[in-house]
Amino acid sequence: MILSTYNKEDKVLLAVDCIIFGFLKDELKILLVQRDFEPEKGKWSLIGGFLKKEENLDKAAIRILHHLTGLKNIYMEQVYTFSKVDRDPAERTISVAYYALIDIATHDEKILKQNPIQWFNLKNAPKLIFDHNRMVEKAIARLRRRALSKPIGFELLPDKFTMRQLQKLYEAILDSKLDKRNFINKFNSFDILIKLDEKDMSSSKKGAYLFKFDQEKYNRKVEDGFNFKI
Amino acid sequence: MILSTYNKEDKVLLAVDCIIFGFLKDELKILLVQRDFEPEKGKWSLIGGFLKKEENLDKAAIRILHHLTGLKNIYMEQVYTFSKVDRDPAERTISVAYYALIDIATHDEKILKQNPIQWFNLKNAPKLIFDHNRMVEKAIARLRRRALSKPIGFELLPDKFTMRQLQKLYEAILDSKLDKRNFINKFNSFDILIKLDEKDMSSSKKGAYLFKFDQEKYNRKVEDGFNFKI
DNA sequence: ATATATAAGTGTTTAAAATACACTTTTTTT
DNA sequence: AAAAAAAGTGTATTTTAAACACTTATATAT
Repeated sequence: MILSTYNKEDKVLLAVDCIIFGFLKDELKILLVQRDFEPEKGKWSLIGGFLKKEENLDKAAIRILHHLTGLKNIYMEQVYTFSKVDRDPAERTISVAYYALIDIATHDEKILKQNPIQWFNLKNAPKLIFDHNRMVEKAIARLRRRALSKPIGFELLPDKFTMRQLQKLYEAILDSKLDKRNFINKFNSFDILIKLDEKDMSSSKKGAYLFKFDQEKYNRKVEDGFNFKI
Repeated sequence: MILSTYNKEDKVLLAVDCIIFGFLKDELKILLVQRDFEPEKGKWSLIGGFLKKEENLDKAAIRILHHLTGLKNIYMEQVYTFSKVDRDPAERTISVAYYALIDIATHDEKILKQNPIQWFNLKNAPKLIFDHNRMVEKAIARLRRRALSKPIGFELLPDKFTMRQLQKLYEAILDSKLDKRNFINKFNSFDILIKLDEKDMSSSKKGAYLFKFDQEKYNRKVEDGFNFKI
């Protein structure tokens, strides 16, 4: 903001691309769309759209996610703005990447009605158009950091979950094995989970107790200076 | 990128605003400019400019910083993109914030010839225009996190510095007192500093040994898996 | 020349946190 | 009744972080 008028400045297209993470059967997943227009028609792409004059970027990200998946009230966070001059061969476009966290188990039907979008395991997702693979890498790095210092993992899990599911989620996010006893001990020391009487019987004969995240207790603890740190 | 043509999409002005940090006399400082055009003429502002069609954002940030300070080869990092609809009352403008780290002691003369820019102590900087204060907050948070995991602090110090200066820098960035012995012990355990025979006599009768950051050694150690962690 | 003032420099002890590690319980299936 | 499969549970060890106080060097004042 140096010039005395903005009139002669270049204007650009501003896109929002969403890296949508999900978690199912011990695997981190990503939601992709098959592009149905040129350039790069038919290739796999992040879900994206353009910022409109009357909305801010957060709103645009929410709108774009909702438009393609039907989902609302989804955790999203801005990651980075990508601006290589020729990143989109059709026209100069700057793109702001947002990541979103979705509990697939709860929302899957809704999503899969929509086409042509599809979940891929993060580890064997296809090559994406433009710089979208770089966007995904940045988003993973951000998700990883965030998961260590905020309880955002719960956004990826159903309301009720077993300790083993929670552990597998963190293993998937951090891409490393964790010790069962140490993990449970640490999480219990936070004292932000509610143990239910209910058991999940789907993964063993014995059954595993279900837990809920106690959002209010967490909020109170944070106010009192509690610092979530895996 | 959902529509079959980009033609009807809104275009916007894309600004870059720079949060320029410096360090002098045990204090973190920020470089501000007095705005010489409307709106908000005469108020203090971050140094900024608009993205041009033929450059990416990193290049724009470098150009804008260089234009107002004459400095090149400065450490910069993108922080966040601000997009509130009415953030600039003159016209819809989205702004990408970058922070920069400057060694004031070495570059000060060059900078201060330029006008009307001025260093302020971070702690008593004036109120800024638009959402620039929020930008500064975000940049400080980022600088703090970064300084804990990367040796970027050296960007703010002269080539040669004393251990006390280094400690005071970290105290300023983290906004907390550190124990002299623990700090030195930890830093020495990293083994990335070169102790010179030279002493700085400006702050005591005894004099304090000067050190240099060993960039090559640091790079080698990082390749071998070393992880800088304050 | 002696005393004083000022910052530099230096290790050890204690506390806290992270890590490593293995057996028992429950229940279904054979 | 035995086998199989996942759930559940506690302690000892190692590593890291934190707390802590005196000696050294030298310029300046007396």
